[in-house]
Order: sequence, then structure tokens, then C-alpha cells
Amino acid sequence: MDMSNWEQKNLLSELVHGLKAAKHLQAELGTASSPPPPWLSSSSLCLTTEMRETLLHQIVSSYEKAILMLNGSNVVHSQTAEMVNLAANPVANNGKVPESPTSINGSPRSEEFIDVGGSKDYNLSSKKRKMLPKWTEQVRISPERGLEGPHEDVFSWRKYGQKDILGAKYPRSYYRCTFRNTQNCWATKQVQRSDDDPTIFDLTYKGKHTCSQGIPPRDKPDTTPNTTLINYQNDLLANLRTNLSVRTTNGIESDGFSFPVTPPFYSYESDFGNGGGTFCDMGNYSRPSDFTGLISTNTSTGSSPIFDVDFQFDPTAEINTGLHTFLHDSV
DNA sequence: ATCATTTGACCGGG
DNA sequence: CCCGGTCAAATGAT
Repeated sequence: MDMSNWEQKNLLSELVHGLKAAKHLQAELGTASSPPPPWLSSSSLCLTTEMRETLLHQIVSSYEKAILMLNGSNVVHSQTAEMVNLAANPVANNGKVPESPTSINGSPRSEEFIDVGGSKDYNLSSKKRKMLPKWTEQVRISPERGLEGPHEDVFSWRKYGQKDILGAKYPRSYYRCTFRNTQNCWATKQVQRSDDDPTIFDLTYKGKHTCSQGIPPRDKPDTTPNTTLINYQNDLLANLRTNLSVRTTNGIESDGFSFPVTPPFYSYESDFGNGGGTFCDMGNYSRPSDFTGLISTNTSTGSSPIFDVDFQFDPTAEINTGLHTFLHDSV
């Protein structure tokens, strides 16, 4: 109800995102058949295959997200989410980072837990748990010092287990939402370090957050802008710039669009609880995957590694209504 | 005191 | 029975 406004913004944002990526790709494919510009070596077109893959990934994940937003509020339809993921992933999977569906869920109260009192929460049978939506994501830890183990995430998790897996080099860790008991949030997450590349971690998410972490901030019209948030955005953008300039010297890496952002992203734990309206969800701002960039070679300069960068910064909350777009920001 | 992590036990599906 | 996932008591952190 009052959620619909926020969801619509998200949905619109995703669709616009996907559309832009699709148009870009369409344009590139249109020019691909024409002879390449003389300043490019004959083998290279305007977009590397990597960039094409990234574009495709953006398109797929945007529409995926949009679909999930449409039926994602109902647990019964969760299989659809999984099927969509499975169907979409083979396209975007090799080395790419599959996007997690943004966990937007306004309608909790799955009738499973009418639980009260001290009765243990065994309300979700294992069969029902299997029906929960499931998706995976790969992250590469930044070569920053010391950052091992716990991967910064928008959500707060609580570890509840670790197991050695049969053929795997590293153990698998099991996390559940911190607010499982207090808010009946059944989101879980598994972390598995990759065998071959120890800087890669496979994350498997199961279930969507129904806790306040997954609930968007309440829409207060005419709220004074959150300066913390704005500063934070600026920091992120600055971070992006530095990261990008480093990367461009080597060319774009395979994960060039999943920008590592120095943790901690944001801590909002003090905003919970009794305050009620003060909760500020940074989730859709702070995840690196919500930054997207279209990078193309600058056609005006002949040789050197100068790129045109088209940044998009996905806004979803009430602070801003439009897309922050930085066009042709040469780095 | 509360809250998180560790770690062997336990359980269910294949 | 084996394996992956979860529980829960013990332990650690604050």
C-alpha cells in the first residue's frame, strides 16, 4: 500500500537501467558490422566482448530484478524467482557477477509463523524452506590488507554453523539474519571460498529479508536531506573514481563493474528499535553492484587509454527521485 | 549482564 | 550410511 510508491520507483529504476543497457548494446551491435574505425586495431571493435557481456548482464539482471519486484512479495511465487535466476544465469555466468535480486518485501506475515510465546520456531518445515527463493553471487575480496572473512553486506548476519564440504578446500559458513527471532526474518546466506581462486567467494542467499533491513524507509515528504547519506554518496563516488583510474591502466578487469568499496559500507544498527521512523536503508546505495558504468573508448583521442565513463548511481529512496548520471566523465 | 561465534551433535534427504 | 544443513551448549567478546 504505502510500499507501492517505493517499489514503483525501484521498478522504474530497474527498467530504465535495463533499457539503457539494451539500447547501448543495440547501438554497438548496429555498428559492429560496419568497418571498425581506423584508429582501432582490426581485431577490436568499440566494445570488448567483456563489455558486451557486462551489458548483457546488466540487461538480464535488471529485468530479473524487475520481475522479482513484481511477484517477489509473495513467498508462494518464490519458485518463479529461482527459475528466473536459473534461466538467466547461464547467459551472465562466466566470471560475471550475478546480481542478487534486491530484497524488497513489504508483505511479510507468511502465515507459517503465527508463533507466540516460547515455543521454538520450528514452524518452517524443511520442505517449505526449500521453497524459499535462492540465488547466488560471487564476490572477489579486494586485495586490501587484512580484509578476510566476513564480507561486508548490507544486512547483518549471524553465523550459525560451519561445515567442511566434501570436495571443497575450504569450509562453508552458514549465516542467518540477525533478526530471525525478533522479527521472524528467515533470510540465510552461505559463504564458500572458491577452491581455485581463494580471493573469490561464492555467496548463496536463501529467502528474502522480511525484517526492517529489507523494508524501505518510510516516505516522509519534505524531510531535510540526510547529510550523512549525501556525504556517503560522495565518498563512494570518489572511491569509484580512484578505483577506476587504477583499473584503466591495466584495461578493464573482468569484474570491472563490481567496484570494490572500502568497507564498512554503513552501519545503521543504532537506528533500529524504538526510533521507528529513523531507519535509513543504505542497502540500495551502498552495494557495489548497484553502481554501474558503461565504459567505452574515447573516440576523440586517438591512442592513449582514455575512456568515456557513463556512471549510473541507482537511487531508490526518497532523498533523490532521479537517476544520478554522470555523462562523459573522462578519467 | 547480553550478544556473537565456535564446534560437535543431531537430523533428514538421497 | 553419508553428506549437507541446522541446532545448541560452550566459549568468547564487549
